[in-house]
Amino acid sequence: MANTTIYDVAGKAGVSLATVSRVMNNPEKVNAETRDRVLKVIKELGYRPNAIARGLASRKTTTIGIIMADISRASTSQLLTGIVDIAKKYDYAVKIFTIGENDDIRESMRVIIAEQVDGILFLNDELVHDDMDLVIGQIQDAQIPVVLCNVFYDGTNIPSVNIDYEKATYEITKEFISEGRKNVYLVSTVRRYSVNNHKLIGYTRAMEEAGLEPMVFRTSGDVQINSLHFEEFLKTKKVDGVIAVRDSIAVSFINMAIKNGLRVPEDVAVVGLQNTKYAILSRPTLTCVDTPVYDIGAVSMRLLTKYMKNEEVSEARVVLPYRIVKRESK
Amino acid sequence: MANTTIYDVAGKAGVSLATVSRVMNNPEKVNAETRDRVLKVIKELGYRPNAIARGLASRKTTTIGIIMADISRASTSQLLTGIVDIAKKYDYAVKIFTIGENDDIRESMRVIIAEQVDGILFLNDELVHDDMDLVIGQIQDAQIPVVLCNVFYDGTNIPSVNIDYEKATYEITKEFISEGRKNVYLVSTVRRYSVNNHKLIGYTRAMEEAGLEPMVFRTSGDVQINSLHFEEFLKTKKVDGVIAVRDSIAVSFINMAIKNGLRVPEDVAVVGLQNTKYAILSRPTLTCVDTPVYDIGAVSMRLLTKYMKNEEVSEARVVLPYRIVKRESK
DNA sequence: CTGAAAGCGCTTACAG
DNA sequence: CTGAAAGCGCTTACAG
Repeated sequence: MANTTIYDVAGKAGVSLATVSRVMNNPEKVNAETRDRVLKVIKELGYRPNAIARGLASRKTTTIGIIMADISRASTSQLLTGIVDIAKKYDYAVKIFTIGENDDIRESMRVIIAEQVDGILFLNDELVHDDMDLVIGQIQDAQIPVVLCNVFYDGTNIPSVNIDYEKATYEITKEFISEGRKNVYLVSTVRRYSVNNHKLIGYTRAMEEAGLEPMVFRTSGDVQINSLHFEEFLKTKKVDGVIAVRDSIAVSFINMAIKNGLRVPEDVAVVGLQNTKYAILSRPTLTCVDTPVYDIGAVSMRLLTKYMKNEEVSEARVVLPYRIVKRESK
Repeated sequence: MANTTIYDVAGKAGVSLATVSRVMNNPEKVNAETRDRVLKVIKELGYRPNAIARGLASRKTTTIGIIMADISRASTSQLLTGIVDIAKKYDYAVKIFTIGENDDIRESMRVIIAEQVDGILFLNDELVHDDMDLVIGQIQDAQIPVVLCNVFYDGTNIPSVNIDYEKATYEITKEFISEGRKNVYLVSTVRRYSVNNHKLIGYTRAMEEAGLEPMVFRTSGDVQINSLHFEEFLKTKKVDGVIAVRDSIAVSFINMAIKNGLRVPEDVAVVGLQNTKYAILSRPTLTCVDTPVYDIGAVSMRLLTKYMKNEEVSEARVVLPYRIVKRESK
């Protein structure tokens, strides 16, 4: 069965293809009687306009592009879920693109721009500042609306949706300190992410305000690797508090601490900065700063629709609230 | 900066647009000298053909569509990663679509087909048989190549990539039995997935062959909910073995068993049927049947490229090997 | 309110 | 080997 085209509908309804097009795009411009007739044929034939042809003719593809580094991370898939839910609600199709470590950024962006998406959600949190400049520059040259989604970039005033990770980490660090804990570590990743950098800043500020030395331990996101790091770490360092940038890192630390005879939270209290499913599957369960990643995705997508439709935007840089979820590990 | 078009390149290189097009699509058909001149201009201008226009003219969008139920599940994001990695290698763009519980299937499929993808990877494992018939029927009517990816469907001979979950579960169940365990439960989900159904069949066969009564406990995928179920379960049932269709369910069970004073694996041995990151973050670590979901995604995508390019396919239904990963929980 | 026509940016037979 | 022209399936001023 060949796909039915606008010509088939026009023929069967006894009108021109222009009228069929109007029925779909500007129904108020066509006589009610004609409209109903056309609508009936559309239904009968199960007609849906070819999205590619429509995209070429109208210069609107009703498709957005998502640019990310790695799909498999838990936070990314949460972001994705939020984005796709809202995209669907607004009838946008979603194309996904990855920019990996070894990719040529300029070329990758050219590929993406050639895809003619109406807007871009940028989720890649692993680029250095110069690369971000390049990316944003190319997107702006192509005049494509863009929203940064859980990514910090202090260049020009690019729309973004984030959480105040700095404040969140500052606050939770102060909690540790007020409990009298003296050796509170921030456990972060070896790879530098803009988001984790903000966590570092908040942590450092709280420690310094309390006259304590900030102590950062960087490890791998890979559990096999970081558990070995932690084993070594526990042998050599005094620690009574850990704030981990990722929940999986926190859980890995808890497991190793307990294997080494420490009690959690009595000897060492642990907090994760995400609140993913890992937190509930930990034993003891993991106290978290809940950073609502699904919401970041959903709000980003909603914000992007406004830019794509040239609607008024009251706030280009959205900061979503977080909350602390008390469980057993602190 | 307006996007540069094929006309810009043609003008600057002093050739017709047809020649530019040939340089990109059939370079062997153009004189080496001309070709180099055009290539140089393309590079200078950073030209990339408009994917939409190309899609309309050639009837090939070099885009595939992924249809799934829910992005956020760990197995789905692994599948996605495998797919996207290979799609990128073969220069295919990727569009993602979800079909949720409340969506009209026929209409959802029409939307997807209207997007003019060159091929479809079908990941939605939650449809009943009649709905699958509908979906497959529409895809075939539209003559779009499709590969089922971690989904079982026993209709016509649709290409698919799977694991022999039935055999894997059969085998692991026999292991429990040979250890002398008498009360081995299969813990599955309340929602019916084709994949989990195969696990059920394998489990049941092994139990029956050993003259044991198959015992299935169905619970929620939500950890908050299933931990309560497990608490109740442990009060009322005798159990010395658990095979869980998902790792997170296995871990949740382990936690509850230990809280109830049971030793794992001495009193109750536990196995997960995925081998995700949860398995390593569990304490004790979780023994698993490793079902290589990333590979399913990658192989599916590779297979789909063959269909899209009309290449010879030796095996339409691929079954990938699994292996058992021994850890502490059994 | 409706239709004829141009055009979106490409690809691809068809001539030469 | 190269160019002129038709066409992919739509949208959208422009007339009427």
